[in-house]
Amino acid sequence: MDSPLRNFKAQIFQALAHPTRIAIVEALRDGEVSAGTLLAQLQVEQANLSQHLTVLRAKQVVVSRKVGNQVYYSIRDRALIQVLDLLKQYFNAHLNETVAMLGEIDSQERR
Amino acid sequence: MDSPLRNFKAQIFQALAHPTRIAIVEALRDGEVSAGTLLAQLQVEQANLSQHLTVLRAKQVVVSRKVGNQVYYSIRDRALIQVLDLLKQYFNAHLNETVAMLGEIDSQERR
DNA sequence: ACAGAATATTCGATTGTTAGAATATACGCA
DNA sequence: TGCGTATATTCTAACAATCGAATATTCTGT
Repeated sequence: MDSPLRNFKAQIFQALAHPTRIAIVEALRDGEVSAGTLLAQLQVEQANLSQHLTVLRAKQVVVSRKVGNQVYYSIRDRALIQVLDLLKQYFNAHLNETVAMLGEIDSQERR
Repeated sequence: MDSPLRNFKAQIFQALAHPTRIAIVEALRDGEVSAGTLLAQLQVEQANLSQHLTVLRAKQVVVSRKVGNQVYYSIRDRALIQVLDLLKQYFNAHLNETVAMLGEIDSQERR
């Protein structure tokens, strides 16, 4: 009842289940980018970025390559980009209800 | 720096970030299924299944329809099935390393 | 109106995730 | 060797997710 494939999928989804990590993957869409460049682009603390990168590395969503002082990250498999693109279509297709849903979640957070 | 689309994607990923919920979505692949049937198929407590269904409903991954005493669930948009299929290919493409990764995670859990 | 079936909700304990501050490591250059 | 830069790790506090037990709700049949 507990399939390796299902666990694997859950791991990948969990890896992507944070806006910052999605932003990272999107930033890597067109090829490898150094941690420093990511830091400049995303609005997060250095330690926090590094922690998110650790998650993505652990789940093998990204791959890293060290060049001297810097570490370059890239996406391991473009399939994940396709996944993000699919969700973008999904988002657009259900724009009305989706915005309502995000609003709900947001207003609940504020309580 | 914090885009609604990114938040939306993160929400969807989070909704799918659990093996039981993936099993649910997979069980719904070919059309709607009642909660009771899901309960019979998946090896989980009734309350727990219901909780997972609540998560999937909240994130609008599934949609429910009440018929008398029973509640029928179905997937809101087949795009999510495509996502699961993509990940299956991904899994197969990287089978060796992936199994190693799941093993790692598993053995860490046992400590 | 009542009993039983199907499903959902609430509660409390446990575990996992997140952010930021502080610290550590690794590398390149003088 | 020692300094500065780039990145990672550890720690802690706050918060979110999970599970199972118990309870509640909603419906159907009598």
